[in-house]
Amino acid sequence: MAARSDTLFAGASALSVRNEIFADEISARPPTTTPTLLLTNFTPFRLNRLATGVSEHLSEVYKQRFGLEIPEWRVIATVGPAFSCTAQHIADTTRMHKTRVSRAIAHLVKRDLIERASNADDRREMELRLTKAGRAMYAELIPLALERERALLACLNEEELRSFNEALDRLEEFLGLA
Amino acid sequence: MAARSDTLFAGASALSVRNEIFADEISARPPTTTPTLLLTNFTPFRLNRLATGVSEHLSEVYKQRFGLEIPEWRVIATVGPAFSCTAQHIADTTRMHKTRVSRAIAHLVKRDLIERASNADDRREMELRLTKAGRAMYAELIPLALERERALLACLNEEELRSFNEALDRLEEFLGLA
DNA sequence: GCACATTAGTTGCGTGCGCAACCTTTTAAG
DNA sequence: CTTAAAAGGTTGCGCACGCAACTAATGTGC
Repeated sequence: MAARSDTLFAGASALSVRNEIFADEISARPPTTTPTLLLTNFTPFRLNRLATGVSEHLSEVYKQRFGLEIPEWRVIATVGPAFSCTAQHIADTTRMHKTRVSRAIAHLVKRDLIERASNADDRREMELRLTKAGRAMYAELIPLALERERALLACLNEEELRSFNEALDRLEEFLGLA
Repeated sequence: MAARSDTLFAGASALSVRNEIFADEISARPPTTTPTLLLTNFTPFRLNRLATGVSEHLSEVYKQRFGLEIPEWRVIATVGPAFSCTAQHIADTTRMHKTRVSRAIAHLVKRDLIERASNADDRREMELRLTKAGRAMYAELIPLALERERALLACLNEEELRSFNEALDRLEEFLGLA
């Protein structure tokens, strides 16, 4: 693989500039030239890769140590130690599909980490609440998760972090998230 | 759901500050108080949600219009119009599992968008190359994808964009990506 | 030259997920 | 009140994915 792969990388390196530069160049090129996209500089791909990497980094906490999958971790984090809430509310705030939420809840109930009680005011809804074991796990889990976030963001200084959060806000707003 | 949900949101709003502030507060609180995490302010979750949103936004181009799934789109974007490369190279640069790459390639071969030829120098490898139809799709697809990226990033000014890319670089480096 | 480890790529298997369909309860319309 | 529509939640089905095991080819040690 050595020789030819180096050639490939040399080719890629020559293109190692931001994509928006290509966009500028298009109009200056003859229309027969196909514009090129370098995936590793393409924002949607970068965000996906980064999000996956961050999730894997965080999963060392909630998965390796507590045996939770992402949907279960999100449910626990959303229900929280003091609140009672519904599956629908979790689906809304986490943007997970309601079936994914439903199955995560089922797992957590089976492990006796949360409990379900049908709401007397609206018997379609189920009130969700952490059990004692669930609150104990929460109390152990959350500080570790926050510490992971802190460690991750430590590579940005205060001003960079502020600017980064601002950018996330803007992008979320553009996409109609948040 | 109206009344109780409003109560929930009121509770959430009172907690609507960045999580790092909680981290600071912990030491100032009695140790019996459980720190709280608001998922919608938690960076790993925000990144996942943003990446998903951006992908959905982009998929209107490669999925609705060209019938490509994410892995196939990534393979086409990586192979590119001029290069020949291997499945392994695609797996490395996209960080996709090699089986995912293998299946994406199989689909694309079946649709006659890329062609496989075993490398004479190393007969384990398969040289991948876009077919004529593949190059035609590429030429149509890439400008649309770049335009989507441009539209997304238009919500940031030049300085904010520079800072945002810088932050992504740092985070990628911290996680050993890139 | 032969044995063993390593690499490129594919495939069977189990699983998690989204979709659609469904049940139950509540709300809206007439 | 009756009927239809809508909302909360669960489940069957099909599919994509990751893991582990496999084939085939190359590289390494002696």
